[in-house]
Amino acid sequence: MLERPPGKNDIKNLFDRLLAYYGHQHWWPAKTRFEVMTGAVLTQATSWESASKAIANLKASGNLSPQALEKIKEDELAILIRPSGYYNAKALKLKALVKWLKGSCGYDIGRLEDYDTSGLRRELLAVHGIGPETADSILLYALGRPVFVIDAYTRRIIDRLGFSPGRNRNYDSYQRLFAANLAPDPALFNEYHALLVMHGKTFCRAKPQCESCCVADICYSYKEHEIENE
DNA sequence: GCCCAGGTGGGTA
DNA sequence: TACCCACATGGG
Repeated sequence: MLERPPGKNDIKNLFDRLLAYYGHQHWWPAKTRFEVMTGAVLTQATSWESASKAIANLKASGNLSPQALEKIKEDELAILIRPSGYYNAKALKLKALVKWLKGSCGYDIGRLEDYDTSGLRRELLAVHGIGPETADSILLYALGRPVFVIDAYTRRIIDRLGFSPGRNRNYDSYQRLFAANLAPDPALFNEYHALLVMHGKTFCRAKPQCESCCVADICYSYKEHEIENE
Protein backbone atom coordinates (compact mmCIF):
# COMPACT_ATOMS: atom_id res chain seq x y z
CA MET A 1 0.00 0.00 0.00
CA LEU A 2 1.19 3.52 -0.67
CA GLU A 3 1.96 5.02 2.68
CA ARG A 4 3.68 8.02 4.15
CA PRO A 5 3.50 9.83 7.46
CA PRO A 6 1.01 12.68 7.09
CA GLY A 7 1.97 16.25 7.90
CA LYS A 8 -0.01 19.08 9.47
CA ASN A 9 -1.67 19.97 6.20
CA ASP A 10 -2.92 16.43 5.61
CA ILE A 11 -4.52 16.11 9.04
CA LYS A 12 -5.99 19.62 8.90
CA ASN A 13 -7.11 19.16 5.30
CA LEU A 14 -8.91 15.92 6.20
CA PHE A 15 -10.77 17.76 8.96
CA ASP A 16 -11.76 20.61 6.65
CA ARG A 17 -12.99 18.18 4.01
CA LEU A 18 -15.05 16.12 6.45
CA LEU A 19 -16.55 19.23 8.06
CA ALA A 20 -17.48 20.66 4.67
CA TYR A 21 -19.10 17.38 3.65
CA TYR A 22 -20.91 16.36 6.85
CA GLY A 23 -21.28 19.64 8.75
CA HIS A 24 -21.12 20.02 12.54
CA GLN A 25 -21.95 16.85 14.47
CA HIS A 26 -22.90 18.42 17.85
CA TRP A 27 -21.32 15.76 20.05
CA TRP A 28 -21.63 14.43 22.72
CA PRO A 29 -25.41 13.89 22.62
CA ALA A 30 -25.96 14.07 26.41
CA LYS A 31 -27.24 16.60 28.93
CA THR A 32 -24.86 16.15 31.87
CA ARG A 33 -21.22 15.18 32.36
CA PHE A 34 -22.27 12.10 34.25
CA GLU A 35 -24.52 11.12 31.35
CA VAL A 36 -21.52 11.44 29.01
CA MET A 37 -19.44 9.18 31.27
CA THR A 38 -22.20 6.59 31.49
CA GLY A 39 -22.72 6.72 27.73
CA ALA A 40 -19.00 6.26 27.13
CA VAL A 41 -19.15 2.90 28.93
CA LEU A 42 -22.47 1.82 27.45
CA THR A 43 -21.46 2.51 23.86
CA GLN A 44 -18.42 0.20 24.04
CA ALA A 45 -18.51 -2.17 21.04
CA THR A 46 -22.11 -1.13 20.45
CA SER A 47 -23.96 1.38 18.30
CA TRP A 48 -24.92 4.67 19.91
CA GLU A 49 -28.57 3.88 19.14
CA SER A 50 -28.40 0.80 21.38
CA ALA A 51 -26.50 2.65 24.10
CA SER A 52 -29.03 5.49 24.09
CA LYS A 53 -31.86 3.04 24.76
CA ALA A 54 -30.02 1.88 27.86
CA ILE A 55 -29.53 5.52 28.91
CA ALA A 56 -33.23 6.19 28.39
CA ASN A 57 -34.05 3.23 30.65
CA LEU A 58 -31.74 4.58 33.34
CA LYS A 59 -33.29 8.02 33.04
CA ALA A 60 -36.89 6.77 33.07
CA SER A 61 -36.25 4.66 36.18
CA GLY A 62 -34.58 7.55 38.00
CA ASN A 63 -31.17 5.88 37.98
CA LEU A 64 -29.11 8.24 35.84
CA SER A 65 -27.13 9.67 38.73
CA PRO A 66 -24.04 8.40 40.54
CA GLN A 67 -25.96 8.22 43.84
CA ALA A 68 -28.67 6.04 42.29
CA LEU A 69 -26.17 3.79 40.53
CA GLU A 70 -24.33 3.31 43.79
CA LYS A 71 -27.51 2.04 45.45
CA ILE A 72 -29.00 -0.12 42.70
CA LYS A 73 -28.28 -3.85 42.69
CA GLU A 74 -26.07 -5.14 39.92
CA ASP A 75 -28.68 -7.49 38.47
CA GLU A 76 -31.32 -4.75 38.39
CA LEU A 77 -28.86 -2.41 36.70
CA ALA A 78 -28.04 -5.12 34.16
CA ILE A 79 -31.72 -5.43 33.19
CA LEU A 80 -32.00 -1.67 32.65
CA ILE A 81 -28.96 -1.48 30.38
CA ARG A 82 -29.77 -4.70 28.50
CA PRO A 83 -30.29 -2.98 25.09
CA SER A 84 -26.64 -1.90 25.01
CA GLY A 85 -25.37 -5.49 25.00
CA TYR A 86 -22.79 -7.08 27.33
CA TYR A 87 -25.13 -5.92 30.06
CA ASN A 88 -23.69 -7.98 32.93
CA ALA A 89 -20.16 -6.84 32.12
CA LYS A 90 -21.26 -3.21 31.69
CA ALA A 91 -23.18 -3.24 34.97
CA LEU A 92 -19.91 -4.10 36.72
CA LYS A 93 -18.12 -1.37 34.78
CA LEU A 94 -20.68 1.30 35.71
CA LYS A 95 -20.41 0.26 39.36
CA ALA A 96 -16.62 0.63 39.13
CA LEU A 97 -16.94 4.06 37.49
CA VAL A 98 -19.29 5.28 40.22
CA LYS A 99 -17.02 3.93 42.94
CA TRP A 100 -14.13 5.85 41.44
CA LEU A 101 -16.20 9.04 41.18
CA LYS A 102 -17.12 8.79 44.83
CA GLY A 103 -13.50 8.36 45.87
CA SER A 104 -12.03 10.98 43.55
CA CYS A 105 -14.54 13.82 43.86
CA GLY A 106 -17.39 12.70 46.10
CA TYR A 107 -19.74 12.78 43.09
CA ASP A 108 -18.99 16.48 42.59
CA ILE A 109 -17.69 16.20 39.05
CA GLY A 110 -16.69 19.87 39.04
CA ARG A 111 -13.94 18.99 41.52
CA LEU A 112 -12.24 16.88 38.83
CA GLU A 113 -11.10 20.19 37.33
CA ASP A 114 -8.41 20.27 40.02
CA TYR A 115 -6.69 17.25 38.46
CA ASP A 116 -4.18 17.60 35.63
CA THR A 117 -5.12 15.74 32.49
CA SER A 118 -2.42 13.07 32.54
CA GLY A 119 -3.07 12.26 36.21
CA LEU A 120 -6.79 12.02 35.54
CA ARG A 121 -6.17 9.74 32.58
CA ARG A 122 -3.99 7.44 34.68
CA GLU A 123 -6.71 7.21 37.30
CA LEU A 124 -9.42 6.50 34.74
CA LEU A 125 -7.34 3.75 33.14
CA ALA A 126 -7.03 2.07 36.53
CA VAL A 127 -10.84 1.78 36.79
CA HIS A 128 -12.23 -1.62 35.78
CA GLY A 129 -13.86 -1.38 32.37
CA ILE A 130 -12.24 1.89 31.35
CA GLY A 131 -9.64 1.47 28.63
CA PRO A 132 -7.92 4.15 26.55
CA GLU A 133 -10.86 5.01 24.30
CA THR A 134 -13.38 5.28 27.12
CA ALA A 135 -10.94 7.26 29.27
CA ASP A 136 -10.24 9.69 26.45
CA SER A 137 -13.96 10.02 25.60
CA ILE A 138 -14.61 10.98 29.22
CA LEU A 139 -11.67 13.39 29.28
CA LEU A 140 -12.69 15.11 26.04
CA TYR A 141 -16.47 14.98 25.97
CA ALA A 142 -17.28 15.12 29.69
CA LEU A 143 -14.37 17.16 31.02
CA GLY A 144 -13.33 19.25 28.02
CA ARG A 145 -9.68 18.19 28.04
CA PRO A 146 -7.70 18.38 24.77
CA VAL A 147 -7.35 14.61 24.29
CA PHE A 148 -7.91 13.00 20.90
CA VAL A 149 -10.14 9.92 20.98
CA ILE A 150 -9.07 6.96 18.84
CA ASP A 151 -11.66 4.36 17.93
CA ALA A 152 -12.04 1.57 15.40
CA TYR A 153 -13.33 3.97 12.74
CA THR A 154 -10.42 6.34 13.20
CA ARG A 155 -7.87 3.54 12.80
CA ARG A 156 -9.66 2.19 9.73
CA ILE A 157 -9.89 5.61 8.09
CA ILE A 158 -6.25 6.46 8.79
CA ASP A 159 -5.17 3.07 7.44
CA ARG A 160 -7.33 3.41 4.32
CA LEU A 161 -6.04 6.91 3.61
CA GLY A 162 -2.51 5.55 3.73
CA PHE A 163 -1.54 7.85 6.61
CA SER A 164 0.85 5.54 8.37
CA PRO A 165 1.10 6.16 12.13
CA GLY A 166 4.48 4.45 12.15
CA ARG A 167 5.67 0.96 12.87
CA ASN A 168 3.75 0.42 16.11
CA ARG A 169 0.08 0.63 15.28
CA ASN A 170 -1.17 0.86 18.80
CA TYR A 171 -3.60 3.31 20.38
CA ASP A 172 -0.91 5.81 21.37
CA SER A 173 0.66 5.99 17.93
CA TYR A 174 -2.65 6.87 16.28
CA GLN A 175 -3.29 9.44 19.00
CA ARG A 176 0.12 11.05 18.50
CA LEU A 177 -0.65 11.42 14.80
CA PHE A 178 -3.44 13.87 15.62
CA ALA A 179 -1.82 15.48 18.67
CA ALA A 180 1.35 16.25 16.71
CA ASN A 181 -0.48 17.89 13.82
CA LEU A 182 -3.27 19.85 15.50
CA ALA A 183 -3.53 22.61 18.07
CA PRO A 184 -4.62 21.10 21.43
CA ASP A 185 -8.14 22.50 21.11
CA PRO A 186 -10.95 20.51 22.80
CA ALA A 187 -13.60 21.91 20.44
CA LEU A 188 -11.53 20.87 17.42
CA PHE A 189 -10.82 17.39 18.82
CA ASN A 190 -14.51 16.99 19.68
CA GLU A 191 -15.69 17.84 16.18
CA TYR A 192 -12.91 15.92 14.43
CA HIS A 193 -13.56 12.64 16.21
CA ALA A 194 -17.31 12.97 15.68
CA LEU A 195 -16.69 13.56 11.96
CA LEU A 196 -14.42 10.50 11.77
CA VAL A 197 -17.17 8.35 13.28
CA MET A 198 -19.70 9.81 10.84
CA HIS A 199 -17.37 9.18 7.92
CA GLY A 200 -16.62 5.68 9.18
CA LYS A 201 -20.31 4.85 9.35
CA THR A 202 -20.93 6.31 5.91
CA PHE A 203 -18.02 5.10 3.79
CA CYS A 204 -15.45 3.13 5.79
CA ARG A 205 -17.31 0.23 7.37
CA ALA A 206 -15.98 -3.29 6.83
CA LYS A 207 -17.38 -3.07 3.31
CA PRO A 208 -16.06 0.30 2.12
CA GLN A 209 -17.82 2.40 -0.51
CA CYS A 210 -14.67 3.99 -1.89
CA GLU A 211 -16.12 4.79 -5.31
CA SER A 212 -18.41 7.46 -3.91
CA CYS A 213 -16.26 8.49 -0.93
CA CYS A 214 -16.00 12.23 -0.28
CA VAL A 215 -12.23 12.03 0.34
CA ALA A 216 -11.31 9.43 -2.30
CA ASP A 217 -9.13 12.00 -4.09
CA ILE A 218 -6.78 12.30 -1.09
CA CYS A 219 -6.84 8.57 -0.26
CA TYR A 220 -3.57 6.85 -1.09
CA SER A 221 -4.93 3.31 -0.96
CA TYR A 222 -7.79 4.28 -3.25
CA LYS A 223 -5.38 5.91 -5.71
CA GLU A 224 -3.31 2.74 -5.64
CA HIS A 225 -6.44 0.72 -6.30
CA GLU A 226 -7.20 2.93 -9.32
CA ILE A 227 -3.64 2.54 -10.63
CA GLU A 228 -3.89 -1.24 -10.36
CA ASN A 229 -7.10 -1.21 -12.38
CA GLU A 230 -5.81 0.97 -15.20
C1' DG B 1 -28.95 -16.67 9.00
C1' DC B 2 -24.90 -13.62 8.91
C1' DC B 3 -22.20 -9.57 9.75
C1' DC B 4 -21.20 -5.70 12.31
C1' DA B 5 -21.48 -1.98 15.95
C1' DG B 6 -18.18 4.93 18.83
C1' DG B 7 -13.92 -1.84 23.67
C1' DT B 8 -12.09 -4.10 27.61
C1' DG B 9 -10.17 -7.62 30.64
C1' DG B 10 -8.33 -12.01 31.48
C1' DG B 11 -5.85 -16.03 30.07
C1' DT B 12 -2.15 -18.21 27.55
C1' DA B 13 2.32 -18.87 25.00
C1' DT C 1 4.48 -8.43 24.19
C1' DA C 2 1.07 -10.54 21.21
C1' DC C 3 -2.69 -12.92 20.19
C1' DC C 4 -7.32 -15.15 21.46
C1' DC C 5 -11.64 -15.20 23.53
C1' DA C 6 -15.75 -13.96 26.39
C1' DC C 7 -18.93 -10.55 27.01
C1' DA C 8 -24.65 -10.05 24.17
C1' DT C 9 -28.26 -7.21 22.13
C1' DG C 10 -30.07 -5.03 17.95
C1' DG C 11 -30.22 -3.46 13.16
C1' DG C 12 -29.30 -4.02 8.18
